[in-house]
Amino acid sequence: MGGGAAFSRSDGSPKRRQIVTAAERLFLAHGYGAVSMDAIARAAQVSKATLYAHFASKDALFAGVVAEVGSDNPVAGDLFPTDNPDLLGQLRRIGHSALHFMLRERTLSIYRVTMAETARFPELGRVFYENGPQRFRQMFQTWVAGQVARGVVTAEDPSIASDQFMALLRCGVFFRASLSLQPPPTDAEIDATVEAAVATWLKAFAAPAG
Amino acid sequence: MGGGAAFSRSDGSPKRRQIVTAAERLFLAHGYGAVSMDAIARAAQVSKATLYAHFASKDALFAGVVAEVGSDNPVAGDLFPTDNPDLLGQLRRIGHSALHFMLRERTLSIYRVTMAETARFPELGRVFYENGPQRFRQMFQTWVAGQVARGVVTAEDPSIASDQFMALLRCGVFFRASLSLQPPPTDAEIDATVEAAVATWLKAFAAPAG
DNA sequence: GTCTATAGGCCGATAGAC
DNA sequence: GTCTATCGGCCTATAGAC
Repeated sequence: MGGGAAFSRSDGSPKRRQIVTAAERLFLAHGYGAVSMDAIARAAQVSKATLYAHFASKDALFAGVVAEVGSDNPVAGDLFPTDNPDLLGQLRRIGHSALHFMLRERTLSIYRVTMAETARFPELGRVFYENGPQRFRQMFQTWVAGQVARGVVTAEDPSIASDQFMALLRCGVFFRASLSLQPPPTDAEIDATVEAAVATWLKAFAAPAG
Repeated sequence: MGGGAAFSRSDGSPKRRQIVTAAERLFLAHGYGAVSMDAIARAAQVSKATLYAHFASKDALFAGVVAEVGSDNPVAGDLFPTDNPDLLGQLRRIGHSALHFMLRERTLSIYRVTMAETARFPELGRVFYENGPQRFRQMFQTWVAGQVARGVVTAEDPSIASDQFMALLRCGVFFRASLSLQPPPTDAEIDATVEAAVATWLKAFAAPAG
């Protein structure tokens, strides 16, 4: 909130910023239907009329929050190193970063709200997928293609290899966390999941040593 | 969400049946928050007072629907054959049945509503998991143990092998369908997903020939 | 732009007759 | 048990002053 180089995504209005911030927190915590415009106005410390001066309706505010959330994506390309020749080490690092990101409470909340509201807002699923999983998927496919070119990976279809690696990461811990079955997945559980995913993926796609 | 896992399914009252059926359809289609008690009463062709004579509150009705939905689980033990010695064939059959079930619109709706309301009803995720994925998981673990005993599968931890097979099935098609990104997954897509899952799983867990 | 105050409607839940 | 009719409250959205 200080003078950092923040995204001036919407516009310079501080009230608008307050509204979006508060709305994001409440929508992600409780879902669209359970949050009232009164509650958002109260949390943002503005009046309801001000709120409606910036957003024409509750739907429009929700759409604004979704756009804001989608633009903030920390999974960057530097997740994929090209200098390190160690295949196992690279895969471990990628898997660890990806799973940690997927298990963040914020990420899980976005996932839950998206699935909850795809009926009311059909566009929502697409926005989420393209800003999240799809972006990672494409970067991972590029990485796989690089490893194939190096001769250390054999994958007929890089998109399947990519989908399967992400699926292996989502197995167990993430699936249960998304259902709120285990609030804090321990580091040991995360490590074990990544290790198992990497092991299985390598058995399927590592090129035969020779 | 009061009351334990009651078993009063075949309640003789036809009105109660009408109510639960209508409520299930509406809750699964639109989510908890978007469905009013008026709408349920209208769809069930009873008065709102009758509705409240059978269920003390909207929450209680939702809980009743969840219990009803959870008790209707078609993934039976006969999914896992023991007479067929063909490992590949067995795995294909299991994967096909499981993925088809997961892709049914009803199954996807239950999954969406569950994820949507875990904040409001903390019990919900557990009920869903135990009646659905957990049941399949245990059956698959038993099947894996049998294959290990036969010497055709090598798995240090059957629970990981089981989680990973389910995750490989959920990869791609199911993940996108759960976000309503592709309304009708074609049979070809399903076949390809199963085939890829089986292939990867066997490379990781099939015992070395000889 | 921002506020206070309120309109107008729908919601969950109930009263009372039968 | 089932109905009609209704209550009190909270909801989204707006009017009007400044």
